Amino acid sequence: MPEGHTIHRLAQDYAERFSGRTVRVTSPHGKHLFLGFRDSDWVHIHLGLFGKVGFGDAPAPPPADTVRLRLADDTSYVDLRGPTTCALITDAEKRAVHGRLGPDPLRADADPGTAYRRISRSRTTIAALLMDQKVVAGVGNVYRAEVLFRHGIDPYRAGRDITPAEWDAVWADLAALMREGVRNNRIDTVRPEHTPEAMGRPPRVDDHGGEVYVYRRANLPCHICGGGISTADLAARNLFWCPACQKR
DNA sequence: GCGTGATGTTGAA
DNA sequence: TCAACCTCACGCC
Repeated sequence: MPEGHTIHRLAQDYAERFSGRTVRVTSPHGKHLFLGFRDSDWVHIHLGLFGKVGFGDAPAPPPADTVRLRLADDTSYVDLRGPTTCALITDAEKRAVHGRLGPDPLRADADPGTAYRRISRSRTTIAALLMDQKVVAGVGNVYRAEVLFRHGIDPYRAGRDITPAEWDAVWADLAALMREGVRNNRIDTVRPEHTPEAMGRPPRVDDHGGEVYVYRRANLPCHICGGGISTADLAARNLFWCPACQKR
């Protein structure tokens, strides 16, 4: 569920129900959500791998025992379950969180050059760098796999072998894909000409919710070249790529 | 009912 | 590099 687009979408959904009422919602950055109370107190939420947010209309049912935080007013409620972080923090603590995050493709003030300066100096793989929130904030396992496929980049290529032109294209693509993710509340990365309908293929079976090229498609035929999609463990996460389409 | 895995991060070894 | 943490849906008995 939660990559950066989910958090930006949640910020919109919280605001729609509660802004100007009981709570205000601002400033998602990457995968961190901050609920603001009178400009100086914040509830810092990070969903981690399992966290979920569920909205509902009043009257709210009695909270199940796994609900960690409920906000409610006379028309709406929202329940938080399974977060990695749910803490009341100060403005200074909030600034510290922003300070340790890289630029977020979903924020208008983000500078992709900040990320490229790190990437271009690193011997680490581009796959690992894209998942490092200090380098880029908001990208997770799905967008990582998909954006590398869309740009024909082998996930094991070192950061310092990524050209400025490649990074500009990857960044612009992330911004566009994630913006669409916020709008639709799901991850779709397949270009119109490669959709199942366009290709005369059977529709997607995977249950993660979107139309993708490689994520969780191990051993299935590549939508473009027909070769088998590969999978491997990289830093304890599942990596997916097409060895024929993605070059070093 | 039980085992498994998942779109994430931290901190110890 | 690895365990720990948090939840829940799914497959298989």
